Amino acid sequence: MSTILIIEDNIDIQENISELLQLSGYETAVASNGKEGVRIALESLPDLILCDIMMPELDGYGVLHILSRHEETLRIPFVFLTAKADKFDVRKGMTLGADDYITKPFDESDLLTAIENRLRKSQSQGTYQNKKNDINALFQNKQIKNYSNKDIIYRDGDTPSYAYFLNSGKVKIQKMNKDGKEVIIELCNDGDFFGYWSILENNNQQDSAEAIEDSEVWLIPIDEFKKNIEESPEISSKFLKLLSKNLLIKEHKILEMAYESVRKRIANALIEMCDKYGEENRLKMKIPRELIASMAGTSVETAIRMLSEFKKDNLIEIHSSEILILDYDKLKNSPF
Amino acid sequence: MSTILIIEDNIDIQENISELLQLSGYETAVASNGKEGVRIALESLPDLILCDIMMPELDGYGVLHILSRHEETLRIPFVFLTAKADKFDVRKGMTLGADDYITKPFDESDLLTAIENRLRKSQSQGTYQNKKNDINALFQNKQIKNYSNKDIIYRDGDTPSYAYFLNSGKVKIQKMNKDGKEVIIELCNDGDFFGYWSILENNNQQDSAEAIEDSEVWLIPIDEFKKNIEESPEISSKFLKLLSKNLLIKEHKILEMAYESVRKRIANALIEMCDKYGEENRLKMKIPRELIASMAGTSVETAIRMLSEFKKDNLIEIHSSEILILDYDKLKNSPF
DNA sequence: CGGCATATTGAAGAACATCAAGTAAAGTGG
DNA sequence: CCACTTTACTTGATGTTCTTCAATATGCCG
Repeated sequence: MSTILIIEDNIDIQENISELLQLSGYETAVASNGKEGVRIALESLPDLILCDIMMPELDGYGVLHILSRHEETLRIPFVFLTAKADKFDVRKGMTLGADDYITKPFDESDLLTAIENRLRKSQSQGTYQNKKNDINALFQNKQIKNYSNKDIIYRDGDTPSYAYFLNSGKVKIQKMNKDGKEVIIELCNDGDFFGYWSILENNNQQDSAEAIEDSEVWLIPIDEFKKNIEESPEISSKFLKLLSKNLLIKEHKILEMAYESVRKRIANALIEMCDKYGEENRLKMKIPRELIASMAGTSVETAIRMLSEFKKDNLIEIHSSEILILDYDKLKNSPF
Repeated sequence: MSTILIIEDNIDIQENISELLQLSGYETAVASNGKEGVRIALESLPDLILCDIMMPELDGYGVLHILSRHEETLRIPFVFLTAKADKFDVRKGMTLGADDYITKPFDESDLLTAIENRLRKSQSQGTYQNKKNDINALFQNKQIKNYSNKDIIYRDGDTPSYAYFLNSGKVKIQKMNKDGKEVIIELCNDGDFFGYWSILENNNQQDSAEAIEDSEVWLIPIDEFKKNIEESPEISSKFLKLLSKNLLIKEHKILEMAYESVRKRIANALIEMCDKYGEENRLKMKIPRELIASMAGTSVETAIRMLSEFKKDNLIEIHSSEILILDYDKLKNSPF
């Protein structure tokens, strides 16, 4: 019989899940906060852990981080419970080594099948699985650095000394041409790695990174990074995936820049920001016009003109400097 | 004392090198063609092999390929001698596992230091080095396929079944938007891998590949490719490098598309083709105008107009459909 | 040599960038 | 907290760049 540890600060949800699992034939243990969760996990070594992300004292990420540093708990399947359908929390969780996630409110059968799947997987893998360990190994000698809005993390031309992992906040990667015009190459969110490209190519930085809100960045010394890439197939395979994904996105962007109208490019920029930073197709944030302009590769004035057009067409609303997307689908798909 | 095998069909050069090396205290063996070279290499197991690329019967690539399939000769440092300063032959050679190359005519001291370096490296590496084997392992179950101009190798949206290596010829990678306008994402030359991006991302092809002249392509079955990537650090590290290099190029292209004038973009397209396919800053080939246009992300008419401007400015010459670059530097650097 | 693909030139107009000028918002120092 | 400065945003007018449509020219292949 498998034991499942539930770490969740909301007592109602905690009891609800516990009951459900007991009815399904699992043994359960419960903890109401992160610290307690870690303690119980280390004591009782459950077969699977369900853990809320948002908790006082020690949050879900913290729990995962601590447990993945202990040999005994390293291989226990770890499933996040997350209240919002926030893609980015999820991505960060997966990066840190979570095995799955379930969004609340959840369907009972979804929860049960997710748990069964994870348990089955972990049993069939036997002692082989050490993914958590590997990814976390990257962070073993990390330095943590905080940046606020407009702080520059690295510059085009710098000799790279770190690979970067964005633990929280938002960062833009950009590139400037000779006339001083800038284009946003990529927007980073929490859970993203960045600035490692030139390391792998043994080159200077070819772009610069700047925080666009308060951000906590983990700095991985370049030697450490290279060593881990070389020694761990898990890590190198992860970065192969990241790079190729990134490459396909860039290809798409080249096509867009080459032939799409400014109107379309601005629309795409809004959609991209919404996908990255918004919630449920609603982007509700303060966005400098210059950011939008350089995502679309156009001038600030033109960007503003397009925004007014969208406003007139009832696709967006503008409240002082906050932009609210009203019709995500129409904005995304209209052929212009 | 180290023995060096010289494989070179030109007797003058052969004797010249042999003498030089003997004076420097090496023992030498010579072969006047590829087949003889392989035979002698396998018999006498030299400490280093110098090998011409262009030879009758069996060329340098063939020699390298055969020797890297034998356990005994696998780790012998292999240095190419190449007559033309052709970067692409070199790239292909390195991909296949050559350790260095020297262009003829060469400076004596260059040759000697290159040899010394290689010998030193190979001694310090001991039994560890098996790079040649690893890269060649990729090709163990390859299929060879020939394409002629305008043949499509794979299409956007296809489920990938192979990774591709261009052994000879030229291939363009392109992407089309909804209006049917095409942009060239990349030009491939012999020695290039392509079409592996989506494999690593477990995705459908996001671009299409088309031969632009008669080409011999090596097809690596997708499972084979994945297996090799997972199992060989050498290979995965090679592809990490390729991908990140590629990524940086794409970033640059995004910036170019966003802000450079058409004139500049056409100039860059010519420069890129010259770097890839030309010789000594001279591009002398039949180039369809449409290719130039879609490299620069513009219409054929505009591309032609720019070519006429360049002709008027004495930067290029146009002979029927062949384009000859007269002033490489000016074309590359003029700020427009 | 005719027919089809490719290349070239012209003219008109759409799409954008730039310059200029004004308004709103956000810091800043007393 | 208010005047003041600075920064960000917005709109208009103008001109350039590039696309598009159309017509003609050239090369290419059987």
